[in-house]
Amino acid sequence: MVCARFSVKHDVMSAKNPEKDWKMSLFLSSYENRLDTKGRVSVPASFRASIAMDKFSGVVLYRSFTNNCIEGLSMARMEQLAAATDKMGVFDGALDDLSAMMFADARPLSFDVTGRIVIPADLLAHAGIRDTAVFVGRGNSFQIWNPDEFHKMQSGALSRLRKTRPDLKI
Amino acid sequence: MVCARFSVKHDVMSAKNPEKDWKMSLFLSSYENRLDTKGRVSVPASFRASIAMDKFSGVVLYRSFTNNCIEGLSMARMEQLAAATDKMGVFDGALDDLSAMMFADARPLSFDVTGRIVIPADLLAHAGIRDTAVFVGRGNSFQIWNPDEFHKMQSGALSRLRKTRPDLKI
DNA sequence: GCATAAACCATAAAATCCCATAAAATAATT
DNA sequence: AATTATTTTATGGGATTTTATGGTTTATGC
Repeated sequence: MVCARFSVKHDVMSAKNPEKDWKMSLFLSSYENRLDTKGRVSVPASFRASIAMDKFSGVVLYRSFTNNCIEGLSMARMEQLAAATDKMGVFDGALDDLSAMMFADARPLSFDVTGRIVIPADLLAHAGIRDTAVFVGRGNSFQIWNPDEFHKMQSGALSRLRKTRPDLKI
Repeated sequence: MVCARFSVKHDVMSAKNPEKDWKMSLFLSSYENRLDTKGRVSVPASFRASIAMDKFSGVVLYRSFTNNCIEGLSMARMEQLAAATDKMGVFDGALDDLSAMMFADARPLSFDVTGRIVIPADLLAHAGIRDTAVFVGRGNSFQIWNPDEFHKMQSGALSRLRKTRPDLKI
């Protein structure tokens, strides 16, 4: 009874920690965690919480197309993207290429008991990660960076923001 | 500077549970509160009341792009932002800088039982806050300042107003 | 059998909860 | 209007839990 097991798990968690149900939607903030000798690294607890109700207890990672970092999603979000690209139709060539690459490259990684994953070597290489990784919240998704690269990127973004002062219409 | 509470409170119907009888959706006034040895600081009660109906009992803080202070939002507003960036499309890079900063820098901080939060050290450093913080209402959002910096900024803003709007001179 | 990966335990640091108390604000009373 | 009582709010310290991280053992595949 696989389904029953999952729903029970969720119910227990909600009953015990009802206030944390909000986190299910957004990945926020950034966390710097260490990889151990086996390559294990803890996914930040608040990120795990945002995936807690998902039937797949883990994340989906793939190489970023735009940056030297790793992109991360929940499985639910991945399915949502698949549905979205379906709707656009296979006639949008650019989108088709992107999603094709993304799905081909995607790696589902499940958490161990303490919430750790092992990031495949080629992904680590792509992001230049050796012994420390930064998990960066991006709202509906997240990224994993080499610490130095991340700080460089962030300060660049900040100085650009200070100049242009863009405003989001909400 | 501690201001009086809202006059609407005298409403007869509101006598029992005043905060919930009308929409206190705005952050108003300023409050100076102390940080204890653990870094805990009380979020002003009237600020808490304005997000009381929110499902997430807490606030979201991030470093201001423009000032040496901390910006504060409700989680509801943060989710609105996520929805706005979502509309731009998953592969659209136009809002990259903004969302990168906002989501990566955003700290969701939940209230403890008495309405306190612990502001992360790097945010405190950015605002130059040591043992006292000023919570400044800004309508839909708020800011947290070092007391001295805040008073300097405020008098600067006042003198600028006097120049541009001479008819407002006392 | 050997290498690899998964499950299992252990622990220090950090975050959170719980209780208590002082100060302030509001309501009630004279 | 002044005084007193009651509630709300701000602050403090200790106990408890969560989390990140490391090591050890057991299962698994080739």
